[in-house]
Amino acid sequence: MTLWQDIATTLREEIVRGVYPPDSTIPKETALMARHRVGRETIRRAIAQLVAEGLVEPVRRRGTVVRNRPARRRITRSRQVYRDEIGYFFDHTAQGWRPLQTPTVSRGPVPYDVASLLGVEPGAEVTIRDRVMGDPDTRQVKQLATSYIPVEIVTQFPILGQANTGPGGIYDRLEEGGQGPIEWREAISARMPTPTEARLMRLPAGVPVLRIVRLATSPSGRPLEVNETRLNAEEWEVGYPIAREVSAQA
Amino acid sequence: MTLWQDIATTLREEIVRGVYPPDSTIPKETALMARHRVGRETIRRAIAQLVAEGLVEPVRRRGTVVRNRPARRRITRSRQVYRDEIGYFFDHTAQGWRPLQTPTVSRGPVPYDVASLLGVEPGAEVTIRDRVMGDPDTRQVKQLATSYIPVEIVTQFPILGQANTGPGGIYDRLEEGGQGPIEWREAISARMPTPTEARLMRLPAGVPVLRIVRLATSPSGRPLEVNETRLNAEEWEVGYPIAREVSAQA
DNA sequence: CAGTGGTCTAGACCACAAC
DNA sequence: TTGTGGTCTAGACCACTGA
Repeated sequence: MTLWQDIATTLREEIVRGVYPPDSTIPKETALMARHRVGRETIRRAIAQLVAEGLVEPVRRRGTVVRNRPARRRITRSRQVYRDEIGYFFDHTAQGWRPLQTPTVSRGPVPYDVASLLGVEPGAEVTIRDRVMGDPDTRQVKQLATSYIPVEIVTQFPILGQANTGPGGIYDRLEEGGQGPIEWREAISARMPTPTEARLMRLPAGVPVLRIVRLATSPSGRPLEVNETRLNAEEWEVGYPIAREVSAQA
Repeated sequence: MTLWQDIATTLREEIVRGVYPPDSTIPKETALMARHRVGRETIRRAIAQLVAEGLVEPVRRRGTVVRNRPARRRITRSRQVYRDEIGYFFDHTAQGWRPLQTPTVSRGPVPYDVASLLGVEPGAEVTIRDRVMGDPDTRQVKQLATSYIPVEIVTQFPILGQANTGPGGIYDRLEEGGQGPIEWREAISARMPTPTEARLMRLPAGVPVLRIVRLATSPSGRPLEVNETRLNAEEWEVGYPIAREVSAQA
């Protein structure tokens, strides 16, 4: 263990023991330098570790504050798709959210792990639709949603390349064009945010994003779109019920 | 933007553009110092940022390597509970995993966000059961599972405080004791790992853990146990099907 | 065993926000 | 106004590991 790791461990234990409760500050850098008899950068490296863990947050002029993690709110993926006058919603909570900006449409390389879902080569050009969703009153950003659509699909349905795809969005356009009824599959994972995501969603350091990846296919299995939705992982959780149905062997 | 942020942005763009492909190295520190005409610590801070994002990984004697993110493997929470001779399993994949160590049982304060699920005061003493699950052949750790059980439950069912709870585990003991049929509710979120979790699961820096929190209740709604399972979020995703059932209004 | 990244120091100046 | 954390430098030595 190096010096800064020892100091980080000491501070971490004191935080979880409640020596420094949430919303209080840990000792300031000069005090920690004196206590541990080390240079300033050593202290700063220890604190940087705690910041990366999401435990503390430096606030200028106040000190390094112990973060108060709020209880998560639940998003229930109900395995039921809702459609209202705006479009499709995959859970109730998000139904209150609206685009805070006009969706941007661009072309670019498909991310590595989306390529296999879409059935295209890694790095291939696809159409990328970016949406910023949030509370229409407070204008607080709640989730970022990005759609990746193969070029052949956009060639066949040019409106998918437009910012405004009309009522019901791309899914209604695809179904009107004979690709319905669309089937969806979702998976949840997580990763660290890009700096852009962190800025838009006001994510503190050390907070990952929950990542809901949804593949839309035609009944014949043709991949139509991959949607990647990102949420503040400290603020949200995705819930679902478990049916009791014990079997003797899987 | 500060110097180190500019440098981090430049390097990040070069990485995603493919200038430095996965498994290759970015220029070494001395080269970056010369290129950007800054001191070494400035370069190191920029690289530390990319490490925290999970983009690169420093390897001594070789350089700073661009990480190759493997495709995630899917865990399907099938909404169906399986029980075999070992115990209960909530998905197929985990059914092949076994405890790599004897479970440890201790007493300690309940974590903040488990307290409300368990219906106890934040910081109250609970029984904590820790399990390390993994591949029995390679002995690679795949998931960590921690159970939190209120003291009254353990007083009523003392075997829940033992390391070995017998075939079927705590759920069978609770059901034998008249608390069944047990009902479960799950939710998925994510957070940064603790250093202990990172060490056990060999998590590189900048990789969060997927967190599956499961509440077990008796039919009367009495909270019996909260289980927190952690998985490498870069390696795993949790999947489920979506039933097509469009309703006019939610 | 040489070269890479890792740790640590002392010192300087900056920038922000609470008072 | 001022004290806090933020940035940056120059320099020294260490430790691991792959060529």
